[in-house]
Amino acid sequence: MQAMSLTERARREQIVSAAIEVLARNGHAATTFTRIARHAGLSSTGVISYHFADKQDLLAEVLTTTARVAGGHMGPRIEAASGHRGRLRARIESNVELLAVAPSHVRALREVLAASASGSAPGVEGDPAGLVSRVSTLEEGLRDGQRDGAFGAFDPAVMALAVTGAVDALVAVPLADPDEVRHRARELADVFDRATAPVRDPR
Amino acid sequence: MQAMSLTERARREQIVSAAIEVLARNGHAATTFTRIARHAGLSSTGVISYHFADKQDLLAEVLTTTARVAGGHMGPRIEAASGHRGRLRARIESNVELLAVAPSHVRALREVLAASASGSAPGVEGDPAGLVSRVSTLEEGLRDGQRDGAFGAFDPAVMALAVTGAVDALVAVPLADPDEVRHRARELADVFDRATAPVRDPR
Amino acid sequence: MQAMSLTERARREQIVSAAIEVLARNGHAATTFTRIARHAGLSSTGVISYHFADKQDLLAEVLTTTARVAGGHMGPRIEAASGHRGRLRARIESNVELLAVAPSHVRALREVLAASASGSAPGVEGDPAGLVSRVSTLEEGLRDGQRDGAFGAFDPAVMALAVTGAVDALVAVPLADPDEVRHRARELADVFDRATAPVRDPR
Amino acid sequence: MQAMSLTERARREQIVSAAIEVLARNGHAATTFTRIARHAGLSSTGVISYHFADKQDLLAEVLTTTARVAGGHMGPRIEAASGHRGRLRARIESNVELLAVAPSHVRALREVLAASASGSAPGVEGDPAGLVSRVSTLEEGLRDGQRDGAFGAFDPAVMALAVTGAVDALVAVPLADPDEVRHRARELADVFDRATAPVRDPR
DNA sequence: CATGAATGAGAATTCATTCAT
DNA sequence: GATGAATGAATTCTCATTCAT
Repeated sequence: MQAMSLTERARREQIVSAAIEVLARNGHAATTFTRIARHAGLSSTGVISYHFADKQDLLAEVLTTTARVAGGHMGPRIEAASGHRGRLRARIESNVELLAVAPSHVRALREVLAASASGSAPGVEGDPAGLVSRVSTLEEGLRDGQRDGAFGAFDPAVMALAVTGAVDALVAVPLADPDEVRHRARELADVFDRATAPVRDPR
Repeated sequence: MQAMSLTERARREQIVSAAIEVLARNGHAATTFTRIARHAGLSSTGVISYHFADKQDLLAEVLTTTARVAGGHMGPRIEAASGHRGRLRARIESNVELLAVAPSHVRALREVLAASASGSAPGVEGDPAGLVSRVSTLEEGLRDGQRDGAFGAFDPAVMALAVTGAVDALVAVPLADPDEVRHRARELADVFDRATAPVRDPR
Repeated sequence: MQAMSLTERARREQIVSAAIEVLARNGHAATTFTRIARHAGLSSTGVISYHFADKQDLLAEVLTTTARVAGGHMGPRIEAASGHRGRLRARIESNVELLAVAPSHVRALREVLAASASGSAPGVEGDPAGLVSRVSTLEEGLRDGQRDGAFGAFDPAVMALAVTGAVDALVAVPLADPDEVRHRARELADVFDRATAPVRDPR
Repeated sequence: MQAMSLTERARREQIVSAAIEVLARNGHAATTFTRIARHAGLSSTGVISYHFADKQDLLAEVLTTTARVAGGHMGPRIEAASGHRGRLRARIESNVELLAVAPSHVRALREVLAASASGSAPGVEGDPAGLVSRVSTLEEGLRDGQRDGAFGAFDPAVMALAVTGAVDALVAVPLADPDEVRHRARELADVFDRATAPVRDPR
């Protein structure tokens, strides 16, 4: 594999950045090369095609980038948490709070994944950022917690989907006020804290 | 206003039916008149334009139809349930179980609403089926339940979004086995039953 | 040739009437069967096609009708006038005044003739109403007047075109006030009265 | 705003040129992208859409171009003339003579303006070439001339419409022979010279 | 006689992609 | 390396006309 030149890398980042912006504002279906180029201040769509093999290729990099940003925020928060319950709470809270930190990234990510799932976009092959599989990662974590007695009895597959879906739903609503975002993050974490609690009546 | 002839109504239903099928299989962005016509066994897209003023018009009828089907399944189930908790459970279970009863309708509905929300598709004006507002309906129900002491303390707006998002996430995964669908429906209802439970009586 | 039934004739008139209205309001290019049908309160365009062989056929009848109306107004006025100059004045004045009497007919006529001349509409074959030839009729009248010494020296072909064009230009401007219409009619007649006057300095 | 490249400008001119040709020959309603492309020797209508935002955009440039050509011919002629009467004559003659100089431009201009006026075509917004307003310009000139005693008494609004309409009518008739065109130009100027003459001195 | 339903050609426009320079 | 110019397939929609009933 050939290393990428500096200018090459800069251009790609510029384009990816514009694509994220457009995805967040206009949605996947309205994210065209023309609009991305205009947003990036480029004069033609040819530039994009020159730097990316495909639209799919561009979207894949959008996915990688947004995932990296998300990971940079969520990862440390999760690792700093202690215990299975703490980690679940940290995951949910930090995910929702992303909406205040990097709203465009969150919405762009949502758009790409949603389109990819719907099949309308050929989507992104091979789950390049490991993000499509965030459900299964979560599921595994829940299963581990159950084994250790930190969680009660429930179907981890269902719970993982529920958590993911609930986060996505909250994140889909644009919110300006960071305080409100933090409040919702905590609330949602509470919801699943109760839902995953071990049996409460040990009598 | 003129009543609709029998053949007219039949053709419209045939087209809406095909549109639902295509939406479910290929997603909103890939749902073109050409594909719908081919699926319905029509020779040209002109037939569709003859019966529907607009693509939006067609999608609106898709929404009405899928909403009617969903309502026909969920409505009686919810009404038959007793108590706030029972009704919440009934709503969640019957919604998820729709996946076994009318999978295409559920996915088509999801696609249209998602596209409409993303703003990419002008979608459907005015929430014709009252479905876009299912979140607020749910929120109201939760608030009522809290007032009556059936539910614990939580932000009803957040909970409504969580429930809706979780259901959508489960429904997005295609499932063949009806037993598995029923299992998941019950599981998800359990999740939110625990999450909304009134404060545990520490007796 | 087969005589036309009463209802047949009534239907045709109804359709022609609607066509005139639409032509006057929306212009030739926007005059479609659909719009005509809607305006006439008909449920389908098929009715129009049933009664008229062609769009051309319909427009030809529009031409005949509007020409009949115009003739009914202008004919008597011209015949009542005396002398070549009087007849020219009567022709111009009565033509412009039509705008106050039957504005839709005048504008419809203009639209059809303009489109027909432009070649965009296959137009009307054979000058069915003798109206396309109004220029040559006028030209002949001018030539006669010159022979009798009523008019001065000018190229009658040019003058005929000038009169026709000038009238059309005045008639193209919608005017509500009948007094203003009458004023303009007289003014325009004056214009061509002076322009066609015999040499004025007989010294 | 970005300057236009050489090839860009050339292509646009080629397309505008073809559009003018088609407008002149087939009229506004029959002026489609397909026909223009075929006439310009282009393989697809996409080229046109690439260079012009809109059909309206293309027609606006047609207007600008034809207006420039017309202005280039008429402007110097009018400025070179002396006195109000001289200028009116120069305006009429040079306008009619355009038919010999640039027949396609004249007819194309007529078509676009006619369609725009009829309202059928959205036509061109804002009178970009100042041409729609040629009537009011003329009217003003006439009014000035009356004030200076160069013209007799008449309604300048009516006269301006008459002149414009008469010129248009002459110009609508295709004429091959340049001598005949010149003759008609002079004749029409004579017509309005007499029509606008100050009251005859009855000495 | 009449009509509602269909047809199919053709319209403008958009889009991702390619390619000569 | 990079870009502006083109391409051509695809999309929604409109229209005059036809035809079975």
